[in-house]
Amino acid sequence: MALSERRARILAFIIEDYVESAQPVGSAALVARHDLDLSSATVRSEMKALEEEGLITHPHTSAGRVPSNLGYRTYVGSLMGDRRLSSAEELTILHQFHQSAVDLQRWLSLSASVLANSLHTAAIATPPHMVEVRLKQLQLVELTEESALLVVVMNDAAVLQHTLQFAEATTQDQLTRLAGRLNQQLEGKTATEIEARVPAAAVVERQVVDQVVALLRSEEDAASETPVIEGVRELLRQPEYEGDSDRLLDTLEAVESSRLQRAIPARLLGSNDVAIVIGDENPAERYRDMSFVLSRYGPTGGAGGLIGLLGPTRLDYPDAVAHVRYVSDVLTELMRRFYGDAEEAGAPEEDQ
Amino acid sequence: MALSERRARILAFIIEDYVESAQPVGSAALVARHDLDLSSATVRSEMKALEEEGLITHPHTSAGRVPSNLGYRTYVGSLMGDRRLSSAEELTILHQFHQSAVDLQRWLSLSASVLANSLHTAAIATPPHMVEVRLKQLQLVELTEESALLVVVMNDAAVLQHTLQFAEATTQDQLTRLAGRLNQQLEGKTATEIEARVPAAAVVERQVVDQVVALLRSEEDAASETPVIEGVRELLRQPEYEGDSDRLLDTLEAVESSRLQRAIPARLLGSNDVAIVIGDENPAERYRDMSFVLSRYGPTGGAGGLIGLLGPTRLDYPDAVAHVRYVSDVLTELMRRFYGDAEEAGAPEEDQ
DNA sequence: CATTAGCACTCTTGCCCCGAGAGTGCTAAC
DNA sequence: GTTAGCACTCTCGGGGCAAGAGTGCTAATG
Repeated sequence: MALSERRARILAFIIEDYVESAQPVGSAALVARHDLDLSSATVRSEMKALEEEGLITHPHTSAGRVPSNLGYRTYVGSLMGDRRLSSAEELTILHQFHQSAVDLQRWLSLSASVLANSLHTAAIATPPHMVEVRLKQLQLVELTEESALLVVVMNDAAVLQHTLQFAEATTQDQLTRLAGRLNQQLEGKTATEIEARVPAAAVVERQVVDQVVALLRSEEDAASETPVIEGVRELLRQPEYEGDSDRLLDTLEAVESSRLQRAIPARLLGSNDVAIVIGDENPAERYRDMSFVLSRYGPTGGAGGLIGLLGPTRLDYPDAVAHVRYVSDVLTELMRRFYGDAEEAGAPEEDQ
Repeated sequence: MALSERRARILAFIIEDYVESAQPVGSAALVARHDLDLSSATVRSEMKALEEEGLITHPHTSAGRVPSNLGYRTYVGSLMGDRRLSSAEELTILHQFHQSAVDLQRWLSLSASVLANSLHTAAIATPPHMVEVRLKQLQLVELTEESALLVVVMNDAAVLQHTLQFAEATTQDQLTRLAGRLNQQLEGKTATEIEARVPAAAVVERQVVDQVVALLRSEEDAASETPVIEGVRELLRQPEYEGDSDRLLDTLEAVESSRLQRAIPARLLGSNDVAIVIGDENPAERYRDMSFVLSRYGPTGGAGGLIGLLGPTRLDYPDAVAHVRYVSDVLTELMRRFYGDAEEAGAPEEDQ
């Protein structure tokens, strides 16, 4: 199974050429492009061997070779070099972050944009997420006599809001006092802890508390977070979708639906390493011909989320990995700097 | 210019058939489908006349007829019947609203979804917007020793947030007192009124006030509001985009970019009537082959936004108008009911 | 005189066919 | 083991062709 030095080199060349051109690569073209000291015939026999090992395939008899998923996997696992961003590239990226406002939501979009534009494919960023969400502060603002806006700030700095309807008329004054009392009683508590409390007698109070619990729960539920997705158009411009509007729409649907998150392997949630999921390694059928290059971001132990690329399997993996790693590091550093480290809360602003 | 009864009927038939089939309609097919007491030859001569008036065209010599923009305009202006939703249709829609939470943002997505799914095209909804935005309440929550989250509630019930960095360490206690003092001084004021105040001596206070002003201004600026867009996939599935991935991507880009709003005629902002913009009636070149069916929603004089459909010019206009009108009415009614009438604030929750 | 049947004409569409080109796989020679 | 040579296969694009759809004109009709 271990590939000979030469065979491995040829596999790498095939993948790199194919990634660049999106065209099946033939033996003669390969020799010419890389000034190999081999004849095309030799390369052909090596290709045949590679094909027997399942690393590349043939679209049809007289076409060049195309990497298989296994081929990409081998390349990613041991063949590809460790591309690092040049300091110029790093600076260009960093510069954009420094120009942006101190706002995590903005950073997430920016991260996704940077990745999408660099790799010409789609990028995703999920908002940071804590395992244990606690109430930090709540606020009640009168809207009409019988309705009020409940604003809840959580310890991951998310701000959620909800409109409440009351059966009886209430004043801002009453609301302010109620909010003050509840803040004292509930601050720092989780949804479960709040629920364990003796239920309040007053109807209005119970309504508010129930809603606070519901909001905390929805924040705990990672699936409820809508990820930022950028570069869908870049993705669809890739030649794999040329003229095939069905596949295109399917992909679009997959990307639009947040079910996408479920396709992301759970093991990722631990470390900040870059993970690569190629084609059918993904459990979901829908993503059979797509690849993910993902990394967790956020201080270890603190609030964190996922960021990364999604594209056709024909991806420039070294470049993708380098970019995802760098952006993830930048994001982690920014969070640490501006929102405190693991112990002291974790993650900030978030919509919805 | 006034069309004869018969000629008008033929135009309407052509449009209706074309809307349904997306295929140029020929004279024989028209006669057959509508059991006309005319021969195809007669219809042909009528078609010729319609073509001379610029109401329909020919893709090529031996193809059927296709409505021109002018044709659609005439149809919409005087030919099409006044379709009303059946009570069953109304109930189906209403039901969905009643099942949703009392949350305007949710209502907007729901409205757009309902429209998109009913008409099989994309739908847009912009958040409600007041001309004069006033501060209702602000809140400061400590994040780290030197940063805090500013949460601002406005009189249109929008909640905006921003992270602040302080040069010196501050405690939650200090922040709470500052928030209390500022609430007293600034409540009910507009950005301009707040700016007219003597600037505060304390650095932290000035930072907070400046940010409050910035947030009020951004809320006043209608262009900054990101609209909800649903059904892009429905739109792209329309036969006009079949195989033409360039046009598809262009349209997608147009829809994605919020510049779309600028293409919406300003005259709409006054009344709650349904407006129809067909193809090149739209100033922006980009939308030359798209139509908009839009309506303002929200209590007259109060906060309001736009809701409606965007699709190919080949739209079922009667159906579109009926749906947009109904959904807009429902939305207006809900806002009136749950967020008070014009005098008493207007519009609620909003992200970002 | 509006309507209609009939017919020639036009243009698209799908299909087949063919030749060029690219690439393989085998074999025999080095 | 490597390579040159060559036959073979398959795709791709263009030309040609027949079918089909639809028009536009003309002449006949009530």
